[in-house]
Amino acid sequence: MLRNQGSHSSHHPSYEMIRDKILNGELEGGTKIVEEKLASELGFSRTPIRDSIRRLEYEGLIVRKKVVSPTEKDLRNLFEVRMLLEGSASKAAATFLSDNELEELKECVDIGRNGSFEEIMSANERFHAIIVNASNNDVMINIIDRMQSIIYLFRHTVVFYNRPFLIEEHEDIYNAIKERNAEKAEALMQEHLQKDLEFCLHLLQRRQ
Amino acid sequence: MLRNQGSHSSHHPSYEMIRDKILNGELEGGTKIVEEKLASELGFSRTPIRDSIRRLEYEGLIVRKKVVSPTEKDLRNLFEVRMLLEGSASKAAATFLSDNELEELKECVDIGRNGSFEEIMSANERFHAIIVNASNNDVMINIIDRMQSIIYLFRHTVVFYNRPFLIEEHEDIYNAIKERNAEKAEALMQEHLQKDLEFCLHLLQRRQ
DNA sequence: TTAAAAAATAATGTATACTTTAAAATATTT
DNA sequence: AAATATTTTAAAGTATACATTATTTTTTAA
Repeated sequence: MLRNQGSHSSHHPSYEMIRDKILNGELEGGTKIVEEKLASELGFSRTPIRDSIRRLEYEGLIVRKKVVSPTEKDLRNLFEVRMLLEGSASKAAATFLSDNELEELKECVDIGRNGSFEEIMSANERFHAIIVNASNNDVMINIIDRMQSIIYLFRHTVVFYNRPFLIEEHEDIYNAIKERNAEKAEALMQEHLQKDLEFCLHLLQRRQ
Repeated sequence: MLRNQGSHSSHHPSYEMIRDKILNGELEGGTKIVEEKLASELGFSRTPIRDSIRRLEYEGLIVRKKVVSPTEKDLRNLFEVRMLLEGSASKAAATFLSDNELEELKECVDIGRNGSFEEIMSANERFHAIIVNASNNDVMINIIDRMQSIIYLFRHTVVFYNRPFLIEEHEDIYNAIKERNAEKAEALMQEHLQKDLEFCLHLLQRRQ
C-alpha cells in the first residue's frame, strides 16, 4: 500500500498506519476513531495519534471521528474537481512533458495491461501523478495529493472490478500528449474521469 | 478581520488569533513561529497552539515554522487554480442562482462602490463566496475555503491600492449571471481573476 | 583569523496526568 | 411502560514535564 507522502512537513509513522488501515478496509466506513484505542493498539501515546487523526481529517478520510463513507454526492464532487484540475494538467502535459516522462507514462500504460493487481494500482496512480506534476503548479499538485487517499478507495474499485477500456483510455491520453495535442489530451482526460465516475456510481448503487 | 471558519471541525480561539496576526501584518512574512512564545503570549498551553499552527500550515499561511511570504510563482499557481474552480462555479451560478442570491450579489457590487475599506473587503469576499457556493460542490468549496487566508492577503492589496475596474468587472460578472449566460460568466470571471493576478504581480515586483 | 569541534541553548516531539465535555446507562417520576 | 432526570463512564481537550533534535554559541586547533 505504497503512497507518496504529501510534499510538505514530515509525519509520524502512525499517520500511515492508520491511513492504511482505512484504505485496506481493516477500518471500514463508519467506524468510530478513538484516540486512546489507536494509541495503545499502535504503541504510541495519544499526542502523535491526535496529530495523525487531524491530518486524516484534513484529507477527508476521517469525518467527525468516524471513518468516512463517501456518498454518491461526494463522489460526483470529487470527480468534478478532478476533471477540472487534471484536465488542465493534461494540457500542460501535452505542452511540456519531456521524452523521459513520456516514456514513463507509456510504461504505466503497459503495466496496466500486464501487471499484478498491486502493480496496476500503483501504475495507474503514477500515470495520473506524472500528468498532474506536468502542471508545474504546487497548489494544484497539493490539492490532488490531499485527495489521493479518497481517490485510492475508488481506484481500488475500478481496478478490482476491471473496468472495461481503462487501459485503452490511458493509451489514448498518452497518444494525445505525445502528439502534443493539448485540447485533445484535456478532453480525453475528462472523458476518462467521467467513465471512472460512472463506473463507481454503478457499483455504489448496486451495493445499497 | 472577520472570516468564515472552515466548514468542518471547530477550532481553538488561538487559531483565529494567530491567523489574524498574520493577516493584519503584525506577524510579517518570514517571521519564525515559536510554539512556546505564542503560548505564553496568548495565554494558552502549547497543545492547542500546536494544533492551530498545524492548521495554518495546512492552509499554507505557515511554512516550515515561518510565516509564508508568497513568491510570484505561488501567486500564479494560486490564481491558476482559482480561475479553473471559480470559472466553473460561475457557470453553475449562472445556471442555478436564486433571485435572493442574485440580489445579494448585486448588493456586494454596490458596497464595492460606496463602502468603507473593511466593508469593501468583506463584500468582495462575499461576492466570490456566493458564486463558489453556487457550485453546490463541497469539495470545491472546501478547497477555496482553505485558500481564503492567502487570498485575503492579496485581496487586501487589490482593495488598498484601489485596482481600477474591479467593481465594473464584478458588475459585468453579475450581469452575465443574471442573464443566465454561463459561458460569458465563466469567461468574465477568468478575465477578472487574471487582472487581479497581474495587478498583484506588478505590486510584488515594484516591491523587490 | 578561520574552520571545525564541542558545548550550551532553544525548540519541537512525546508521554502522561488532569479537566472538561459528551455519551451512555441507570434510576426516578408520571 | 415511556419520558425525563440523574449518575456514571468514556472520550476528547488541556497543561506540563521530560526526551530528542536542531540551532546557536563558544572553544580549540590549524
